[in-house]
Amino acid sequence: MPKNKYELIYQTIKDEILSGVYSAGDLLPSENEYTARFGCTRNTIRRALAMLTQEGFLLPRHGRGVQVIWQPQRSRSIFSIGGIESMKEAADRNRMPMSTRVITFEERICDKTLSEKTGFDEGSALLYVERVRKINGENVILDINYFLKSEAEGLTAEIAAKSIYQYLENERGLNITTSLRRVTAEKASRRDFRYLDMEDYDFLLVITGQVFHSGGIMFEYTQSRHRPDMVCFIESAVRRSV
Amino acid sequence: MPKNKYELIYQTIKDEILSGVYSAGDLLPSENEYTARFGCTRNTIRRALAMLTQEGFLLPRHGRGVQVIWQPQRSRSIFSIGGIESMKEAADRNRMPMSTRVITFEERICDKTLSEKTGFDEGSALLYVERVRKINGENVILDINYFLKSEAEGLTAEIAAKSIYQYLENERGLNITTSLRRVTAEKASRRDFRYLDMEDYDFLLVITGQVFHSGGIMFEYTQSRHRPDMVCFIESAVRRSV
DNA sequence: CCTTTCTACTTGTTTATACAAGTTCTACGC
DNA sequence: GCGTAGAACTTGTATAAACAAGTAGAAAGG
Repeated sequence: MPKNKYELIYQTIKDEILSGVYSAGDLLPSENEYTARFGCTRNTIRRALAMLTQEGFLLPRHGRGVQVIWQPQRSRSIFSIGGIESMKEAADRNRMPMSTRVITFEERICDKTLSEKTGFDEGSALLYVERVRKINGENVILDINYFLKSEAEGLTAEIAAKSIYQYLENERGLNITTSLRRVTAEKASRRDFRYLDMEDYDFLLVITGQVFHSGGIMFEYTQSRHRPDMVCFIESAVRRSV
Repeated sequence: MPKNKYELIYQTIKDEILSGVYSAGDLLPSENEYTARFGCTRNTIRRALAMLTQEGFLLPRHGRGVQVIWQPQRSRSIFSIGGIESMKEAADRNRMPMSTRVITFEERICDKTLSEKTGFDEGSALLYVERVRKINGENVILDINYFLKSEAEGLTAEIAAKSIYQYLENERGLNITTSLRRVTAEKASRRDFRYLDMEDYDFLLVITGQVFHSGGIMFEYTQSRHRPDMVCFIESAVRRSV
């Protein structure tokens, strides 16, 4: 339940777009009409619309109105990733049955190499977790996570098999805020072949990220290795005057 | 030259971060200090800070201050793509010598298959352009573009060899606004092998996008096929309460 | 010495208002 | 009929102000 007005408005309009109330090319009601409908000021409406614009749903046009540019996807891929979303949340959203198998769960101390790769300080105690995600009976995602042990205390292999984020947020009260992500394509390693059903692919789409919580420290380094037909990464960009 | 206050403030603070005035973990001056410095209200400051937060430079912490989380990159890749940036702009920014070779420049009529792939209306007259980008003496990027002919009138192969965006924006006055992008990994096609120096790679990182101008219509469908070691796609995400 | 309370900070949300600037269409004058 | 001026919309930028809520440190009390 959103506790802020702008989030409520954002969700309401987003739902209307997704449910097909408007189709691509249509103009949304004007900001003034929305202020009447939601009983708030233009500022709050504009904040909600700005979020939807940022996500690629809308194209505001000075003097004219706000146009919907979202079209239902014709993508071949099942997942589309945007924002910070755990695998489980994405699966739920797409109504895909997903199961998780934990293949490694151990403690590691961050050495120099690992520090350069992950950004954790040398000597930090880390939790190393490897998980395989099975979707529709196929092993298609290999998730590799390093958690800062001090922040993820109490995490067990059993929890990792369900949803780590749910545990961290609900049980431990951690507030996950910001994530920096890098998307690359990589050759499949022996480990990928061993644990994933690679069919005739020999490469992966890899999403690497550093996750910060509201405490301001980086507490997770994560790598999600996807069989290329099962993921696509969608984002929208707004061009800024150069 | 930014004509808006918030853009000026955004640029100023961004430059300060990039030039190392603050390092990762530092707190920025408070919003109130900035209002004094820039002579504007908190709203305007907050707008600039929000943009930097969205781009992954900052982590604001309620009650404490705004923390810089940006660290100079340790990425192995040369390009990092974020926002809408033409290949030429990215190359300039990274001070990489780049040359472009146009291998196809022709008119095409959008048929049903192409319409489903690109999102253009069936029957539209399109300009089809294929270009190879050579960086440091290696052919590493294959760019495939479809432009709506009516919007890109006057485009020639000579212009395509330089910078199409520069032509569209400066000469024709088109205002490029929003882009929806999809990042995938794909097996290299015969065409990729023919035109690119693939070394021992047999797959590519593919960035597919639809670009809108301020006229509100989609005028470009673009596909950038990158040899995987030459690109990485960086973005930041802000988690929204579920 | 330790704990609690209060105060002075910080960022987060929302209202209200004014004007700038782009678009569309109507009404007027010729 | 045609073009121009203008009114009535739209979104974009900026100011001002109030209050909520989280944080840190100083002061007060035991």
